[in-house]
Amino acid sequence: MKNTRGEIIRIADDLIRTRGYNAFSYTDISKQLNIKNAAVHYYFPAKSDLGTEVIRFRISDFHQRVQSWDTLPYDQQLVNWITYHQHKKENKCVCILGALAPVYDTLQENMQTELGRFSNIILEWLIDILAKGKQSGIFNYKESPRAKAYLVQSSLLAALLLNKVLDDDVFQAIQNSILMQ
Amino acid sequence: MKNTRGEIIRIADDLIRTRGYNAFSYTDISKQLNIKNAAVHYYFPAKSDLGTEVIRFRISDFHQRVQSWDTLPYDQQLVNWITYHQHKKENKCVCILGALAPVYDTLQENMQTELGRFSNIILEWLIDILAKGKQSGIFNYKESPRAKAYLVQSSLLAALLLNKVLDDDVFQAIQNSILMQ
DNA sequence: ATTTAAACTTACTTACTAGTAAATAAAAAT
DNA sequence: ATTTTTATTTACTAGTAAGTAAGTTTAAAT
Repeated sequence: MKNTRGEIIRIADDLIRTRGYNAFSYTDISKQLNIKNAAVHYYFPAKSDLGTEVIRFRISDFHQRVQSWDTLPYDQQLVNWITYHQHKKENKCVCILGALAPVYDTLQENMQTELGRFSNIILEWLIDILAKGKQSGIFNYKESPRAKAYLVQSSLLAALLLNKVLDDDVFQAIQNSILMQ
Repeated sequence: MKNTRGEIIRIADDLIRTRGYNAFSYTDISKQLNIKNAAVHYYFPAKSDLGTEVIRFRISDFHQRVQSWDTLPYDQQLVNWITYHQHKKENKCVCILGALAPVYDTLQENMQTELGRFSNIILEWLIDILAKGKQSGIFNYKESPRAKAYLVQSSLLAALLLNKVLDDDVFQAIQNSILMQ
């Protein structure tokens, strides 16, 4: 019992995050699955349908992930979020937001909308744990929770990007800065 | 007396930063200049030749820019660097590093090399003014100058990316965080 | 004035891309 | 067993991409 649809999404997700949305084709996917490119169109008629579904996959993966952390202390949840990005760093791949944001203007409206949704979902979650953690005294940053959330997410996103270009361990340094206070 | 070569670089730079490297073609450029696409190939036989030249253009622009600041106090130089990114934000475009890093693996070796060079040039400059500014007591951040430089550059780069996706003013919040301490 | 070089255009080629229509195979439902 | 639905292939189309070879115009040098 195979799950071609799921596999297509998984491969597309990987291609988008390693090579970018405008640098992969349906043939790249079909070759990996030993099917014909028309079979990919059967599941996702247009490339933007596939792109949209990849983002939705990332959204539901995110929900599942943070839900499994919701009994942990706020600082541990933040550490987990950082560690999750570190795994990506080790594979030299970026998050879907870092991959798609630069080509935002070339994306179909449905993909743009879904990407905006995803960014908001991540940031609202971050703001929430940063605010609660500050109230409970675990965090003692100076900015507003929202500003801190922007800083954290920006740093993580860009650390993965710089990691591709530079030899240095940008990620380690940024991780320390985020957690320092 | 026209400067077709220079115009091509200028337009390519703009297209890369607004739409991405893999989403523009020589025809996009030739149309804007009312010439044929083969004329663009005359100056830059391969797309990667043009890409490389765009990065070199950005490197020399950077050198010129920071050189014109080098008598200013270190904190003012940092503010100028932030303000320079803010102009990009207003045009909803990203820096060349933010545009190319996600598709790094799809780039020709000459572009990869030049992009690595540019990243190092920026970071070395940032590390320098952050270190000197700390010594002279203008800055009082806790991390190493290198770690702080990574944080600053990451934040600026990603703020421009998030600015495309979100309606909120990510840039303003991040700017405050960077300068806060 | 004529040669030479630079800056193009014309006219292609090859390769790939997204996407579709129609036929076929496999699986599930009746 | 046969119909129906799902999954897939075959065989395309139309469009665009990068890149090239050969010719033409324009400008500069001699």
